[in-house]
Amino acid sequence: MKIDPQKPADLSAQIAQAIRDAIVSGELIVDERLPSEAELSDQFQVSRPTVREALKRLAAQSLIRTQRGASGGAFVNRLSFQDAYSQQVTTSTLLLSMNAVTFDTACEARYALERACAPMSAERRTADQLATMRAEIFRQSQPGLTDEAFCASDVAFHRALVDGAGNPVLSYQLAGAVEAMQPLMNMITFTARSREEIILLHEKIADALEARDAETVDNTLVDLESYTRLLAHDVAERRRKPA
Amino acid sequence: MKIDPQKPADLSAQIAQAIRDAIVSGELIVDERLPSEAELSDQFQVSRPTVREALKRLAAQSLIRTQRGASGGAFVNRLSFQDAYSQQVTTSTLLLSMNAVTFDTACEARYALERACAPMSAERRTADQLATMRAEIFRQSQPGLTDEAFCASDVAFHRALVDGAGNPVLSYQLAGAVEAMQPLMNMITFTARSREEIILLHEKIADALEARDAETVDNTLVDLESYTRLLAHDVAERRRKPA
DNA sequence: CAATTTTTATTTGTCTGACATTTAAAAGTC
DNA sequence: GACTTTTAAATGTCAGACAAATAAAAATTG
Repeated sequence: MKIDPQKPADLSAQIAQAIRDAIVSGELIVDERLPSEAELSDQFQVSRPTVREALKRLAAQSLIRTQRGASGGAFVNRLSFQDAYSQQVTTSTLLLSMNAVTFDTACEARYALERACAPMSAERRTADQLATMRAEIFRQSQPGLTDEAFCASDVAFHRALVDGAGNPVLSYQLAGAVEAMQPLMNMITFTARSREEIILLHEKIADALEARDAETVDNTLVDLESYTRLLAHDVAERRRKPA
Repeated sequence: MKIDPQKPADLSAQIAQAIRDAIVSGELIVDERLPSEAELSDQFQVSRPTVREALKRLAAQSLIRTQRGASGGAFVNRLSFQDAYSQQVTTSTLLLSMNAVTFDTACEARYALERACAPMSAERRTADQLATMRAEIFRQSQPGLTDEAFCASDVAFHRALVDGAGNPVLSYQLAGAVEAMQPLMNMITFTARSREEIILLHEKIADALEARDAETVDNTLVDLESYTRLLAHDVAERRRKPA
């Protein structure tokens, strides 16, 4: 692990990259202890604050964790699905909000990915996951629910659908796509009528999953996508000419 | 933006979280300048090194960028697809390598996602993207190609397929899934015979995309998935009893 | 007056040295 | 031997300083 003090980049960024490379390449393995901050500053010939800035960069990516006290230090962290998942949600959310991604583009991506799960979910969904979906559908039918709560329940419903595929990699990848949509979905104001329609489609999906009928799940997801986009277009229309 | 000095968490982590929340919530907008490090240490009642550690955490997530000099400082960064993409690749790669995800699980996820793109790609692929695929197929047929180079070309081929859908959100989401598989794919040793087989399937996919025949693309992807898994199982088999 | 150069002020990047806090292991005590 | 105390090592935090970059202001010059 070496750095080039002549490079224009910050020393702390270079050091972070060097350690990151060592972790990704497997040179440093999970739970292995890094040298202490004092030793690292010796190795890289920089001061301790600079080393610390580098370590904080890595900690922000959940690549290392630190412990205080004797026999403490920085340890290579096992990246959990949970950690990766929350990072992905943050990144995806910002990406959509900062880059003016249209509702249609995000919606298309989301449902395309979700439909990819549908056949596996129909085959493998557990009774537990089905129960979660039913519970969320029930929640969605409660009167007096705010639009935000309705959206949150919608996300939970779809998350259960995705988890039904029983593939953690799929669940992780799709978490970002589904959750990142929530801020965009929140722009929609759901009328009682449109909530009813969505709940009907959700019930149809749950029924089809129960019957392990992949084709109906897929078709209903297509319907749900069309309906969601229709609602969004109505909102956009009303914004343009607020009669 | 407030922090609680009594909390067990590091001050720099708390400060980073406070600023991160302000960015995600839209309180701080793109290209807006944060207060200087000196001002921030005043506001949060901590020292400058602590503020700096917080800022480096945010920089590691591409949430801010910094500039030196007068009228320099830390600015809210517009998260580009490129930034998000490379972060996702790093995260996904580590996630797979550190959590002993089986080849089958990763492979299933990858092809499920890719098949989600297939119909759109058949409809929208540009001549340019088709040319990229043909070029990669040609590269794959070159004799003397290392297994690593063959895999890299394979990734490029599939990336073009995904980009063909013309949905940047999909491309971003799938980048991680496809690229993160590469280290796992690299464990496979491709015989001349198996390369031939894969190239044939790639050609079939390219032909079908050219003819805008979504169904054949989908079917061929299924075949490619089966064949890839077959190869992986053979490798695993040979590892178990190295005759 | 206009163009160029110099100065200045601001801000991040880095260093030094110190002290506080946490923690595990070693030493001491009953 | 079990418990308590001490000690050492490590991270967390602070204060103050200087270096380097950079843009704006001031001075200079043709």
